[in-house]
Amino acid sequence: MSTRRLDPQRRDRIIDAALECIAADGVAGTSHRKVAARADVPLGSMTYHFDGMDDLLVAAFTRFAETIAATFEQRLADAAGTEAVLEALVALVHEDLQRSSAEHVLTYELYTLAARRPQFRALTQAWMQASRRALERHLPAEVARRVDAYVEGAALHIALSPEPQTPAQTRSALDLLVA
Amino acid sequence: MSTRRLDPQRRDRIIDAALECIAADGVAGTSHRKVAARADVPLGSMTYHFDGMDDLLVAAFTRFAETIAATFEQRLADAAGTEAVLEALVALVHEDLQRSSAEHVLTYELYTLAARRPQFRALTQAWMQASRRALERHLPAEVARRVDAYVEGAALHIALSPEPQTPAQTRSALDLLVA
Amino acid sequence: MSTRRLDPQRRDRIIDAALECIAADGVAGTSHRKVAARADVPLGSMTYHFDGMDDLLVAAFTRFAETIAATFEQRLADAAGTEAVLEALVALVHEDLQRSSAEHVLTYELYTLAARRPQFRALTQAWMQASRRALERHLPAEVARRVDAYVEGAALHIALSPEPQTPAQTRSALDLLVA
Amino acid sequence: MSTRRLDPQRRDRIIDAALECIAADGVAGTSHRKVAARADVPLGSMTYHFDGMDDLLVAAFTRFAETIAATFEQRLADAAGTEAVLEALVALVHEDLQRSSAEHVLTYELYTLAARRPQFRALTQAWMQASRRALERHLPAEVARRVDAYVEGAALHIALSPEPQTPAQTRSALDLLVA
DNA sequence: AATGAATGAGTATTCATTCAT
DNA sequence: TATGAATGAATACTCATTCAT
Repeated sequence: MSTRRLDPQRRDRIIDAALECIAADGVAGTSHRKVAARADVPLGSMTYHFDGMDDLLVAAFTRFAETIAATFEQRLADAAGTEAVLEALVALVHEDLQRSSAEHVLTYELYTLAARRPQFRALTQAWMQASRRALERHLPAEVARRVDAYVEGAALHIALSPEPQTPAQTRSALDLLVA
Repeated sequence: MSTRRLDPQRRDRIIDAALECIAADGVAGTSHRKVAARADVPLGSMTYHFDGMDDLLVAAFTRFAETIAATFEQRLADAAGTEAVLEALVALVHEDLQRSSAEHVLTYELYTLAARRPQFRALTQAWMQASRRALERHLPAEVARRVDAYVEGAALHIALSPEPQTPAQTRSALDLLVA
Repeated sequence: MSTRRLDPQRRDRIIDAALECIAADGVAGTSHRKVAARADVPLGSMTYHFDGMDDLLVAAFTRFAETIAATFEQRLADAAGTEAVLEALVALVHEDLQRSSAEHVLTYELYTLAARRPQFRALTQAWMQASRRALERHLPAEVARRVDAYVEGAALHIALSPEPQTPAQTRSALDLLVA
Repeated sequence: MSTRRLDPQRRDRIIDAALECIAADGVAGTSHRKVAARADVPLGSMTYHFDGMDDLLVAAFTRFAETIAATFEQRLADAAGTEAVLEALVALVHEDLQRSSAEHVLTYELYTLAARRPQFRALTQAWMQASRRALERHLPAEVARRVDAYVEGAALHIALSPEPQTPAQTRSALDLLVA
């Protein structure tokens, strides 16, 4: 009924709704219809604001990657000294995971996309570079690289393992890697 | 009349075709029709041999996980001594990756599925346990756990990074972790 | 409600419905939905029986061309002697036109398609060859060719002209061309 | 502020773009969006300058018909004597055809439209009258009529036939018709 | 035991048109 | 005067699944 003629935040709302939808149903389960319903916009708005599903996915994962990267950098920025950095990393790995499964789901969805399609690989590469750059502000490049890889693998195993490792175990591994 | 009364490998062929299809088009892009066409079986065979798409996916990823786990164990089984184990791990991470992208794609597809659906998480958990058990035959449990996580993360970064790490860098990290 | 499981004439009915639809609304105005409704088949039947819109159009115009060609040949087959042939041609041009506008419409739709798309040009070419072959059974090849062209143009002008030519005028022109 | 207050040729540019679009994609494949993009005008301009798609099509085909009619008349105007007229006609039929397929396509698109919709039939009728009037300036009315029909059919057959007639054959037919 | 015909629900996408600015 | 944001209706097409044979 209401003929909302101007709605400048509409694009943003659609992106947020898309992320919620991907987290809930996966990329495969995400459709224009579902996102439109969640964002409370008419179906026609979807292809007006985005050139197609791919365009929307890129926009959504770009925002997601930026959000995660910002969190990552924020945690590290607050850390002064190697000891603080290591604690920040442990917190990052173990608290991110406990916060919600949405972020893990989104991360794997993105990796899956990136594994097949170069368009999305650019996104993951930017993301990975960002996290390594953040680590390099506190650690030598060589060290940053192996820590980065370990953090990635540890997060994955904690998420999917039936008997996940403890923060102390994570810390021990990090201690060895920064040596 | 009927051209082929018995075709005992049909189920197997369907599973193989499903894996090829998932590698090529993703879980989302895999359909009964495509798999049937690739396996050269009639469409009706699909729902005769499998209760539905999920049933087929479970069968396919089970086979995939078993194949990968076997490779993993085989490589480690041949290794005698820590030195040999470390070399085997480096080879595993860097050679698996260069062999084909199909395996990465399948791996992430499975992780994505597992992240959302418990039915598939059982699969990844069995897989992860298998690889850790294999490592534990050569390394203390604590060490095996952190090495396992690092291997996972390193493999991911090599696959998706624009400037992937070298085997030597992987080896250095492993050296630290087994200390 | 009725779960009609087997309906062997269904494909035929769809083709007929498609021709009716094209005659009524043009190729542009023809959709799976409209044809399905006219043929009284579910929408899903359309893409089950035909690979897509193009496949359906080819099937429909093939039938149309065959029908017209058969009419053409029938009329000429009954004619014995040049006099009878000329009368048959006059009748063909002027009576076809008065019968219904559907055939003209279908003819131009097909020509339009053929002008742009080779797939349909094969159809018009087969059609044109058939009509010339039919003429060549009564007239020398050279004569058949020019008569064929004139018949085509006369039919068009009668259909679209505000002051169409009379059968007598058509006959005069044909008399000159067979000289 | 506004970059371009006055753009008097805009309507013209839209019409030209529409003709290009129809030649490329057909009437069915022509949309406001595509034409606007091709003419480099904003989408809103389309319905501002034209009352709707039909209005635009009429404008476009009117221009097309005028252009063709002008060519037709020009060729004939230059001809002095029956011999010159016949040569002009042969040139018209065979050279127009080889110049570009765009004109054929547009012609059949227009015929198709005219076959169904009176609004466009007025256009083809004006066009046909123009060509007959032009012929009548050199030939008796009766002769002009049959020549006109033959030219139409010959042009069509040359465009669509796999073994089109030669200029000499066209000339022979015309010789007979003007007798 | 095996399958091809069938279908309703769902998909992304295109579009002419409206209208507040 | 001119336009970009917006939208509901329509499009072709894909699909997992059912079931009579």
